[in-house]
Amino acid sequence: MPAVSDAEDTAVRAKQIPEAAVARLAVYLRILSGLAEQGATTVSSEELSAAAGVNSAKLRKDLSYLGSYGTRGVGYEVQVLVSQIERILGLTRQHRVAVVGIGNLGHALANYGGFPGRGFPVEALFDLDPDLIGVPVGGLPVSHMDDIPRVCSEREISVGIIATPPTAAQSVCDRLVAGGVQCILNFAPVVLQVPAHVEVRKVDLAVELQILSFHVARRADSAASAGAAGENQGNTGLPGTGRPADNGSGGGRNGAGTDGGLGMVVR
Amino acid sequence: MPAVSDAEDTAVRAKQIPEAAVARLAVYLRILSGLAEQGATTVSSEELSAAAGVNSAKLRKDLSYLGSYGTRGVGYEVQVLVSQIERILGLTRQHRVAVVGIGNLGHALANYGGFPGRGFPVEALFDLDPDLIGVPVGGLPVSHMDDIPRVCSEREISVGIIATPPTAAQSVCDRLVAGGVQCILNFAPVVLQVPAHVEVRKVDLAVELQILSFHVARRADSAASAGAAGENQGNTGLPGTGRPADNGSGGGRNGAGTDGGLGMVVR
DNA sequence: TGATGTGAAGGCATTCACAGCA
DNA sequence: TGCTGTGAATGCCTTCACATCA
Repeated sequence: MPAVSDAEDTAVRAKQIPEAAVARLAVYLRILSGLAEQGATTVSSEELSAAAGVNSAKLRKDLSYLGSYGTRGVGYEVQVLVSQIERILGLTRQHRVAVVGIGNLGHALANYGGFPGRGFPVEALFDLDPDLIGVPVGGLPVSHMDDIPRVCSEREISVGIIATPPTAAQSVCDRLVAGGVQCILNFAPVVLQVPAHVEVRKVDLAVELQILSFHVARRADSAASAGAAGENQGNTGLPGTGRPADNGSGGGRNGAGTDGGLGMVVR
Repeated sequence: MPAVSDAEDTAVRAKQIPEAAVARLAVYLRILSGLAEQGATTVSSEELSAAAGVNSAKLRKDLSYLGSYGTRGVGYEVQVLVSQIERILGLTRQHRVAVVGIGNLGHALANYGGFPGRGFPVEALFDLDPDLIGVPVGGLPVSHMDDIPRVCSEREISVGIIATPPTAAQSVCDRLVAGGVQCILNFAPVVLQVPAHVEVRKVDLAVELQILSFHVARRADSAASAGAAGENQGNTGLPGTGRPADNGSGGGRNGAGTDGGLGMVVR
């Protein structure tokens, strides 16, 4: 059997990597970059996993999806891991980013100007506000939302970040898609409708807070019922549950509905 | 057997709700609030699930963790569901919030002034910058970070949001914990060390973008190997994978390492 | 010897399919 | 009849434990 091509190899591996592992690989990558800057050349699974807040078995399994790049008895070469993770995550190409909705959040994103590990240069900004059009933010002038399709297409934008109020989100999304954008990061609390070839991820602060609230409430409740009336019926209190456990951050597509969210333009 | 108390009941149920379901409940809650505002009194699992972007079986299972509050052949009463979800998520109490790091992101959070569904009033702001101390942001004056423990304790803050640069995050976290904060929402790309009774969730934009990048790369790669050289060896290309599928947003604790992240103070 | 890499086992979460009830 | 509620089945992810190899 002939050796598979590089593209095929990457594709085959990538297919099999669990979604959850992908998220962690991105985390490992940041840590590894840090280690590299500090001059480290090798790491053990133990060290790396500790820094990432996972156990070492999980880390090794995650890395094994990349291939076998470690040395038994020694550890991993930092540079090798960095390259391999970047390859799998597709960070070898540039992903030009557009930010839509230049409120406070949009400002933060625009000023950021390229995300860690690079590969995500911000190359277009959009808003509705006439006072904002043309004004440079983070060195880049703001364009009007009506121009999203044209500008995105011209500048070959592949990632769109929606930081608008929820009511505007779907229409912004449609225009981004029309402009050829392939990925959308959505801060508006709305479920976006997109064609099959477009990938969406959502960040919802209200949901995050509510999840935290749940855990606190649960703890308070079980403490209450454990410590309260003597009628312990065996399945409640539980001794100190110990660590909060490695919570997979919730996610998936999200809620249409009431206004509100971080996307609003605050001025 | 005697009827269990309300607190016990909530505690017992809460224990059993899968983490993933909790995240979705928060989403349903937002949609339901929207429906309520529009005057709807009942919903079917079909409608609600469509709005939330999940299938109806999952929705029904999620709601069943609350108890049986639907009417067969009819659907759910919107108000009832709202109350029940709020109860389970612990949204009946107020969770006072402190925001640390008043950069762009911090501004956005501060101006938000209370998150959807309420229950999360922002009651303290902190930064290091002398020019910012005392300046009101969103109607609330900024305090110095050194005062975090005292102020948080005085104002009975239970939720801390870290929007600082990564280097400051752990020390901020320690002070929040000292101030009695129980939950932390961390925007800095660092793994925080906290005592067992403190709950942490992390939001990492760089990771989100990299996950998107992965999916695009994967698609491009498999397209390449499917359409390219004739040597199709049977397990690569795959016909159009169809929908991006309901991606559980990645998460868990995260990466220490290089500087960078959204937390920086941009001025 | 010491750390990686990985089958196998176990635990959650999702999906299915239908019983149960208004 | 129609929609909820839920056991059972399936599939995914994590954890364990040890074979493997520098």
